[in-house]
Amino acid sequence: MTASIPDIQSVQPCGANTEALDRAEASCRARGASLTAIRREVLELLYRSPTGVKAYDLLARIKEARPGASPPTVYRALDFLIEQGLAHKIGRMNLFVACRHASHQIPSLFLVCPKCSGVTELQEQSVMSALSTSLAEAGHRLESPEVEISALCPKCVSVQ
Amino acid sequence: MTASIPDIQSVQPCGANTEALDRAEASCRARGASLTAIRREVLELLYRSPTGVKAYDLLARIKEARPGASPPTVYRALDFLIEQGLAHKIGRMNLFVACRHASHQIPSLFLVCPKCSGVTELQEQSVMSALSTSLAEAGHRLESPEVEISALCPKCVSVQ
DNA sequence: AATGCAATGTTATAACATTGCATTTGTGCC
DNA sequence: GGCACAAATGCAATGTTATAACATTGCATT
Repeated sequence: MTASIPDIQSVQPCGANTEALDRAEASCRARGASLTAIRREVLELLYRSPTGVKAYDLLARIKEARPGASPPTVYRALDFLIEQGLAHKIGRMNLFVACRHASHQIPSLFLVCPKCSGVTELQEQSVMSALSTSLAEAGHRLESPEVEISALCPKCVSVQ
Repeated sequence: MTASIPDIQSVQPCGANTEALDRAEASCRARGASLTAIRREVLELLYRSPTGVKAYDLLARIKEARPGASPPTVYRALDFLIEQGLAHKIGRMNLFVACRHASHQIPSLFLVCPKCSGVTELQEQSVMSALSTSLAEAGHRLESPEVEISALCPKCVSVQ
């Protein structure tokens, strides 16, 4: 079988993400939560996957270091990271992405490319505030800080 | 285990949806596609499910009339309906809903309530133009004039 | 009849996610 | 240190959602 695991970039020359990881750890601690080893490893994998990762691909990676890892291992870590605002789930693709923006109080737009399934996080104050205002006026409310929108990515736009 | 099948209302006094189904059939025909019996039955079930349906609940219903039905039976019908713009999948919920609006030339927002799955159309020039501008600047492009957003509806906001 | 083609039937399996319970680990307290 | 408690993890099984792969049917055309 030897299915290759797609999409996650190989190990960096060195801890390119260490800073971000350390920040994440600090922000967890500040909230009384702890970024344990497993969670940190999952977050690191997310950081290396700019376009999102599937849970079972994460699992395969995690298993390299922890042969005993099972689906709950990964899903629990993901749940934690999402709770902490450090990651997002892209519903329609069952894809997980790290949040690229510091404190995640502001909702972000996620552009999901219907062609290549790549995910781009776009933080646009103007759009989001216009959106929030309109929703509020209509009596609606965003349910999650992740607003997914289907939009062709630059690559797929140009290929077309 | 006799799981009860939730959510789909019982047969109407009479063909309350016949009109809509006939319109759907006509619009398929106009595009050279055909709304076959199975597809029509699935669409009818969707029409009766204002809050959206899960694929396997649909399957259970379809099986009442067609004992041989299997997952592909339903998924193929759903794929077809989505292709034809007659239905949508709500990503995060794995829920399918009938499309309640005619086809649109002007982009508009569709608010899908994650609680009750109700769909509201919101036409907000300002939001849409802000969105289009931001996307264009980032090199992306909307793939369809219907932009679906997950947001709690007024009812569910107040119940919470 | 032979062919072509779209739809459907049939079986199996892939892909995604959760439950339940046992065990270990971390932390505050004596 | 040793204890109690909560949090986190290990692990097996299962549940849920979706597709692959291939066979068959039915109908229109030649």
